[in-house]
Amino acid sequence: MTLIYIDLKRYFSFDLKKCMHSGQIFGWKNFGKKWYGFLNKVPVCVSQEENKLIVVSNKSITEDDIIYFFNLDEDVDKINKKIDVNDFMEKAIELYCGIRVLRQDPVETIIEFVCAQNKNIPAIQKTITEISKRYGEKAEMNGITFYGKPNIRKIAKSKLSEILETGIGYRAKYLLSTAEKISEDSTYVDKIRSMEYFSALNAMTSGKMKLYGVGLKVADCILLYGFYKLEAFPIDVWILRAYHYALKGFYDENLLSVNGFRKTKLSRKEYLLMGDVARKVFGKYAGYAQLYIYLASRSLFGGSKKF
DNA sequence: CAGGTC
DNA sequence: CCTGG
Repeated sequence: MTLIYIDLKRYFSFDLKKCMHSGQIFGWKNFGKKWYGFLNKVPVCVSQEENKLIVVSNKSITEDDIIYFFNLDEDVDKINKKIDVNDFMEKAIELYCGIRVLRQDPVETIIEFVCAQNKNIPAIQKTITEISKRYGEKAEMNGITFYGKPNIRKIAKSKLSEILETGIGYRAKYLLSTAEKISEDSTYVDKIRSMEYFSALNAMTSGKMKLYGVGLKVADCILLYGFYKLEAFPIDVWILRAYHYALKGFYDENLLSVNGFRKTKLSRKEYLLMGDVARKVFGKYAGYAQLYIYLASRSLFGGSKKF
């Protein structure tokens, strides 16, 4: 049994709950103040007390693993200053300070976000749990059972009808195809990792390395949360709703409206253009800006769904 | 109708 | 389009 206390006073403001509710991670189970999930392939229980991060595990895990996963040593102060470009961003940073872009496993992130498209968060969590239950590993701590580490090869060898039992719906064929493709090419992940952001985005969404079911938005999520490519700026419906606040004055607002109404869908060209605007304004930390905007948008437009 | 994609 | 909150 491993018990690790991390003194958070050594790092810039960190908030576990905000990280776990930031829409970048779906496989973890929350009970009270404790979070159960797999960190670097090891089942752990994580909780936060003011200035302490507490990690418990039955298996071997190091302090460095935890610092790396939660990106505790990231210079967020510098990032916040860079992306604080107007009142909206200032407020969002103030409200959601403590967030980090986590370093999740690339393959697990691919599975997560292929499943996540066009679903609400409770449904995503349910599907991810079912996938891990069937294709991953079971763990138990404090009497809590949880699942993680979905195995891509197991999924690739599975039948479509079996995948459908997870409640994944029409995304089943995407997941199967993507699982097959990544399983066939053992260098796929390393290739994406070694590419710069824009090449990686193009590779995943077009040409020989394209993953079926992975469009621009899902690819951006994978690159940001699974590969830590911070230039990625995933534009989902929440970002779209808040974009004209967060980036007011930095782009031609006519691009985002039709007959006076704001667009709710973007063409490939528009998506790339809006991402480029964000990258121009927020620099290489566009991904961090996206997290703040996402959280602010949900609290502004999400009604009771905010936390 | 939901954090899209074919 | 599947499926479920």
